[in-house]
Amino acid sequence: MYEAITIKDIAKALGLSTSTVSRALRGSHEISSETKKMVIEYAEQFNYRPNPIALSLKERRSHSIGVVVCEIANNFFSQAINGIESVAYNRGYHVIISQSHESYDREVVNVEHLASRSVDGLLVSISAETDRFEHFKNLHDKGFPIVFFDRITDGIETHKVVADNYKGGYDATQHLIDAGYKKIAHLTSASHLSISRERLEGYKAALRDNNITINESYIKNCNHGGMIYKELEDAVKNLVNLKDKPDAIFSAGDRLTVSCLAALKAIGLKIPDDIALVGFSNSPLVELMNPSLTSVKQPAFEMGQTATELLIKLIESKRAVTEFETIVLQTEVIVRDSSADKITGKNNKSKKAVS
Amino acid sequence: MYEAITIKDIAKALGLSTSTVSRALRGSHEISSETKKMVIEYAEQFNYRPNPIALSLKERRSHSIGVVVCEIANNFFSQAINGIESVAYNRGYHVIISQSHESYDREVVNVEHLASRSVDGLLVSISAETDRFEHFKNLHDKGFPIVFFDRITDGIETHKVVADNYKGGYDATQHLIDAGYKKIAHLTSASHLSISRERLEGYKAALRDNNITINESYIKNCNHGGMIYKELEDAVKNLVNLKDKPDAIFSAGDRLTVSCLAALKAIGLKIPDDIALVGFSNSPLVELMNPSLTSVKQPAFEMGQTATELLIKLIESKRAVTEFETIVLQTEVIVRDSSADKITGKNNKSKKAVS
DNA sequence: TTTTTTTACGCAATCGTTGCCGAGAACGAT
DNA sequence: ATCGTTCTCGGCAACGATTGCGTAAAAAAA
Repeated sequence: MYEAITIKDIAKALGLSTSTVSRALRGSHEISSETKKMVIEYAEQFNYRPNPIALSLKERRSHSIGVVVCEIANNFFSQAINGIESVAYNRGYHVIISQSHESYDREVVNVEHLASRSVDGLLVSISAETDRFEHFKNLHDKGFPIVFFDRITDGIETHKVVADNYKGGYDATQHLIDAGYKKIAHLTSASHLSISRERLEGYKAALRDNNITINESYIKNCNHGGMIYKELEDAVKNLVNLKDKPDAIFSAGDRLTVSCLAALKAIGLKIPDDIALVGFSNSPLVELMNPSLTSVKQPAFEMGQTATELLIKLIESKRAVTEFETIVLQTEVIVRDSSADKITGKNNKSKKAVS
Repeated sequence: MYEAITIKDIAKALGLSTSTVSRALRGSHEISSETKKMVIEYAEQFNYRPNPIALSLKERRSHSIGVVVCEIANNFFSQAINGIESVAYNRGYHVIISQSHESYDREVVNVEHLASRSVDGLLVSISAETDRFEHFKNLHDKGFPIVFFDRITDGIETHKVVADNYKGGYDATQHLIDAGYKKIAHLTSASHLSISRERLEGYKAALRDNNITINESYIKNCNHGGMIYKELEDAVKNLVNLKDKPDAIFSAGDRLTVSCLAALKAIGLKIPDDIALVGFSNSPLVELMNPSLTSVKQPAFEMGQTATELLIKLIESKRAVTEFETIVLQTEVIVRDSSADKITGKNNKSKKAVS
């Protein structure tokens, strides 16, 4: 089938040894300029490309990095991947993407598959189901480069890149309070995820700072991050059936937010008249929704870029790295109609809260 | 840094030769059961994994397939990739994704990068800018396995998987006609793309079958497939500023449809009262839009699966394949509010047109 | 002319794995 | 006792590219 030209073919055709050809191609000074010219011209004519697999074997690195996210059909992650790709390609790395679909088992399999497949490093956002980290720890302890982004764990000491989830949660909640809402529920993902914890803390802090009592029955976890619609639907129904019904929901995730809107509409509630909604989302489509959704936007592209730069720094470092950093990027609340002022019914976009 | 255990390490530790270890691990009959047992136990204890790069070099294949699409932040493609992944994974192949961002140059670079990077085959949906195909032809002529999906070209004889774009275009247009619209405009991508051509033909056929004259000024091409908002905005403005303004738009692409909705809203038109809208889209979010969008949905996941199965068949075929097939999958029109009946103002979802 | 230096290239090992060939031992058949 | 067979296993080569080392021939220095 498909056969590429090798250094051997060139050597044979030109009556040289492979080492001479190799050195000529790399422009070594110990090859005469005539020979060099001859080799280079022949190589160009036959479109010679060094076999990257042979190089990988020799250099013990594959110039590729693995990405493990829950799903690419999520604007936050596809934007982050664009950031990853932009840096990786410029630095000569390939990107291999795999999806955990929020499943612990698939995450483990993917991580082991990628590592044994000799990627030089891993970029990971932990799945919603994952609450053990041996599969990362094993690799990390052996010196395998890993950088976590978005969803991280304290259990492993390495570079991390996150959004300021605390502030995002705080700002979103404060915005709802400013718009006149007091009974604010919080719909979030698995409680052990870093993003859930931090956004929840921001939410609670904003309530406290405004002397609003925290109502634990207003806080709902969806352990599958919205991958199972029924789980989310139950949580939403549970909220709107409470005796003391909330007048607003702050949801902490792209999929969660959109599904929540769908569930509220299915129930027949008017937004924001019956219940307001603010969510984390990176989809440009929330602008076009009915109503348009107030959302906390994360710098996904930058997060991907930063994480990739850190990973490549780890990979290319000569000695083992022991000093790790955690980079925090800022979020932005974009005010739209789903959280219009409870009294005036208007949203004040000029008051766009930038955190 | 990170060092994995090799067959040599096992051989040394056990006082055997590498070939014996290799055979023991593969369960060869010519190794005594005691030796086998010893080797296998040692390998398991130290978590031996064959080095896939060495295997690739030896077997002259990488067990990975390359995917070239315009962008993954598009539901059609992320769903297709899920389909690709599901099949590839089960068959022991890795998936390497790259994005052309609708640019011809980036597509060429990606294709060459992937091919030289020794992927065993390529799954391609052509970029909107691409109107030359040498970069595929060169590879294909050398026997390199390529399968096209969604956006294909007649220029290259290989397996292809597409949606029934003609029927999708026909059904969407017929649906608008049935709902009482007569002045139907068509917003589409670059005219040389197969999907544009086929959807346009379906559109024209439906008009003809209903004795509606085709108005060429109602047909607008966006050569960048909606990647450049200005281009699309100009096309929409041009349409609504026509003397004989259209009363409906049929748009032929995910990004085009959503941007069109945004543009119409920005202009201040009411949908469907001022102008109706039907588009191709695979986003579940169009259900939640204002208004909810009638859309033609493609079997993206199945398309990815089918294309991958065909590609793996090509890759694993012993002799050169000369018989190629083109598989056509069916589309589905999902009726929502953006194309509500012109007279009654209601959408008749029960009349859900299934093509 | 002889010695030293420089130039220009080849040999062989290496990365991890497997295929092929052959060696040595044990065993039964003649 | 001799031969052929079977069972186990080791050695070598190869996949494609790079690289340290060695060396022949040419050039320069003595």
